[in-house]
Amino acid sequence: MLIHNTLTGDKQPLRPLVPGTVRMYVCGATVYDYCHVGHARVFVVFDMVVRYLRHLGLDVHYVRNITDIDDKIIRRAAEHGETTEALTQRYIAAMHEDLARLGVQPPDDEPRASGHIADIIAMIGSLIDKGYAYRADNGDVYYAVQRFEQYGRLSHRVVEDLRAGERVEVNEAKADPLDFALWKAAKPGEPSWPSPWGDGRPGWHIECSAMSTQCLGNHFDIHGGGYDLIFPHHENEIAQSEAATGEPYVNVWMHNGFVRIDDEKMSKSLGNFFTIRDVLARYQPEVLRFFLLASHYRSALNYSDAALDAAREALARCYRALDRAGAATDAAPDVGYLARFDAAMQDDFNTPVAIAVLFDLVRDLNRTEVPGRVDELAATLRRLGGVLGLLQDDPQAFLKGGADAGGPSDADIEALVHERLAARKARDFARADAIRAQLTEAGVVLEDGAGGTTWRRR
RNA sequence: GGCUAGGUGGCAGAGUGGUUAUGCAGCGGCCUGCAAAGCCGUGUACGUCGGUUCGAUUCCGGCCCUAGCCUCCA
Repeated sequence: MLIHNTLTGDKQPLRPLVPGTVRMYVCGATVYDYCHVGHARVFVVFDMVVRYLRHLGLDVHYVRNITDIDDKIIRRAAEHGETTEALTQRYIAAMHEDLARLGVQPPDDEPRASGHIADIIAMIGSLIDKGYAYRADNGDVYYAVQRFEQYGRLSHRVVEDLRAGERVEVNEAKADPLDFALWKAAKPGEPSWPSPWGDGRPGWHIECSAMSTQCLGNHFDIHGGGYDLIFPHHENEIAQSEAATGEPYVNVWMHNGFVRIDDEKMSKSLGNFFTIRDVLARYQPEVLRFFLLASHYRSALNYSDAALDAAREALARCYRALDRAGAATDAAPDVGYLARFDAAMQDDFNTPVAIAVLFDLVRDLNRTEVPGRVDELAATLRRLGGVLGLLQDDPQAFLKGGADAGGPSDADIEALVHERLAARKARDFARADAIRAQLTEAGVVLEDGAGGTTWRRR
């Protein structure tokens, strides 16, 4: 199993610290709004990673945190005139709902920053004791970046270059502009916790160091997140954790590429985002999941209706093949396809190639007439799709499940199909074609097969 | 300006030093009352200029272009 490691810039074999076990931490969302498609990519990508590692027989301990203390949360709660708890509760529930629909399995642990204040305070205390952090005049506690020699290693940055950058904020309290806050002194009306340095709240970076260490230990196997977290978030996590524990922090850093719209990063600040809910109002959840896995996790991905439409068509092709094959059986899978699928996945989770294998399988299945072989290929398709969290739906349910809610009901469609059937029997093709045209107009496709007429939504 | 990715056929998206990616769309054929689906067939694709090589889309160098990070961000 080869994985691309951001730290080294190349693919390397996965060598778990404890053989047979993989400990993995992924930065989840800051919950002050609904999740957008960019968040969906992180969740789906690492869900795929966990599923595949488990498919390999590894025992995965997967931790994905929730950031529920943050400037934006505080500001948003104030705007809404509600407590930060009420706000975060609501968006956490919404996130769980969205992720369940996308087939994202829950992590083994889902720690929240607010539940780990004691761990955070302990880690900050340890950093101060070891001379890596200091309390400033304004009551904040900062990390002294120049004390950590390896700083910049993950993001390929040189401290001097960073310091020369014009965009580093000027903050009188900091000894060095690059220093970052571990603990922020309480401001009136904001949530705060007592600490040896006075009432306050944790900075964002220390939350992840404390939670990951608490859940997985000082040194673990994989840490993931979006590309934009490499600097400063993950760089800071390394500085904090390695300074505090004196041990290496993470072996493999994995970062997924962005979702873009019109070649621009999708983000809250640019305002060019679609929430998961926006998309699921128009497309089936599996279509979004397929779209996200149809390109490699590290590459950029352009979001568009055309791309989602293509994803739906591609998925429909798979389901049609399964539908034709009939009820699922527990036939033994084809070892040739399993091997090709594994070869793709073991090369840094190459899902586009793995999916291409699935399509070769689909063609093979469509061509095959020997019943035993049909069962075998259909079982293989189900099984491999399942590893990616795809193709587990009932084929008819997927094919009849349409994008638009406003179209004719199933009963209306059935009635028209029956009427057309009668017209065809009477060889009144003009009438039959008129009904078909009407349904086509409404987004319903008819297929006259040997076993009768079936329909699906497009 | 510094750093990091990347530029592949109509679109999406893999990959490779010489031989079919795959999907969607298109075209021709089989099938069909006609369609749809399926199957079969079908595309002088690899930003640009040089270099290495018997041979480069694939390796090396220059250039052009795009995106991201350098500030909160998945």
